[in-house]
Amino acid sequence: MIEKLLMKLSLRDVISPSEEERLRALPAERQTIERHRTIAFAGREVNQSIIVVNGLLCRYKDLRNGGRQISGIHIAGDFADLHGFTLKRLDDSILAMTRCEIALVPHERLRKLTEECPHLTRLLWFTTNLDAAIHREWVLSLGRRSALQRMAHFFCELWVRHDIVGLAQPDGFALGMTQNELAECMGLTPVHVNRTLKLLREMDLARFRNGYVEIPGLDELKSAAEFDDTYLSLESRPR
Amino acid sequence: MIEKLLMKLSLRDVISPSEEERLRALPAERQTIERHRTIAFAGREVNQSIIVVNGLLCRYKDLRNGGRQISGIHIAGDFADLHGFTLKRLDDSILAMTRCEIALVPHERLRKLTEECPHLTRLLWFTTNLDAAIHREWVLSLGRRSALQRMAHFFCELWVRHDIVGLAQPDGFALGMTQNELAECMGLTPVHVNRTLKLLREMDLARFRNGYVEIPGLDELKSAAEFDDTYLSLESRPR
DNA sequence: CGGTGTGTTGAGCAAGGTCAATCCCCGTGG
DNA sequence: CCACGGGGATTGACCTTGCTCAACACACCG
Repeated sequence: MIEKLLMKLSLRDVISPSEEERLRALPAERQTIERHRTIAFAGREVNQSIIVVNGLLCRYKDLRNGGRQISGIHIAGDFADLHGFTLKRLDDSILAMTRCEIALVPHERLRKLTEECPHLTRLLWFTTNLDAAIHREWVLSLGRRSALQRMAHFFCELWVRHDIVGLAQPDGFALGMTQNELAECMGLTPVHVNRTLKLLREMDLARFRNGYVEIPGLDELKSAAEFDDTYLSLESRPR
Repeated sequence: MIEKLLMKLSLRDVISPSEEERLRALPAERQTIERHRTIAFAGREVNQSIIVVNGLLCRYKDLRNGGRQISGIHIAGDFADLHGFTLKRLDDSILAMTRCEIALVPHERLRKLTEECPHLTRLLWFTTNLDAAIHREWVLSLGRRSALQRMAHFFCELWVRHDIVGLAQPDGFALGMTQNELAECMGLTPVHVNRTLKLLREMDLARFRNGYVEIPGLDELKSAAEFDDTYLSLESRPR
């Protein structure tokens, strides 16, 4: 059930068999969520966190004028709202962008884990810090990159993240979101996203259709995006 | 030395005297940093983290074309690069925006703390999640708010954060940064920052000069910014 | 007294936004 | 089999926010 989470963690540090057991014992419940359902609401108190088993989730915030900004994407193997464990109250909402399977982890179990397994605690802490590193890269994208670079960078990031959990193909990956949702990620309008995708297509850098990102040449895309994967902490280190 | 960090934590949870002792014992060294010195470089491995004793730090990332984006501001009481403890390698650089006093905490001590003090571990974990919550609010600002709202929101956030550590006055707070640095925070050009500040001044919402943000009416500013402090987790809860 | 860093302002420009029409795919019901 | 409807994608025409370039003001400091 949490295979992909284990893949994600194992890439970053060694996990012992007993630790693996411990992690496998975290989920209390498994659920299937329909597309476009919000499963956690900003401002609400939480007492469990969500591991994505498969499907695509996002976190978002709404503005009073109707604007919405997606602040992060979660794919299989991600602990989508682990930050809720220490924050106690979410500042963002969690939405299923596709039909999803999720595993629910009661905070009580996480708390117990922090009492008994310092190493796993540090690893879970690490994953929230990784999320924050991704936020920082998005801040950079939104603040300083052009629409084209921003989109190219986004595709690079998600390719790598899918690759980590075995969900990337050499020529692309499945990304079940609409252009409108893409716009909500990139701080653009849907119209401009459409034009930017057209540009990427014409430049033969990437092709987004039917929920699939096709990447003719990953190196070309990375170089167009000035993509540097350091922020994704891909090295294995004792943590 | 870490008084303001204690203030910041005590607002969010109860800290026992023995825990306080434990926290006070974290710093190994104290340093004074001159304005405009970068004290930690993106991509570099780190084995210590920085507590701001006083002064103003920021984290930033550079783009190849010369663009720079500041991804966060740190004031007295902040653990500026605690994320480095689990990430091992920084994805952003840390710069002193004013002359700063900092305390250095070796990661070895943090590691020991995670082995022995689960509650303090959760609290420190909380602070990195709080940083991430701030990142998310910045993502929202950069993606969806106008220059005016963005700036107003930024001033509100920093007023509250200064207030928490006793550094806010009812009518404003000291913020020793230049308009250029402000631009690097807000994803704007210095010229546009200047015009936006002029607007804020004319609307009698805020006045930024000589490193001081003067706020005639905090409520007016908050309402112009649509500022909601939920994301700053101001409640005291067992964590 | 000149240099450097910072702030201010104007004029013109461009990236991206807005509005609105059209298209395309696909599922549904007659 | 075909008409219909709805969600999403695409495109054109025009507009606005914020950017670029450049000049100038001002303070502080060696």
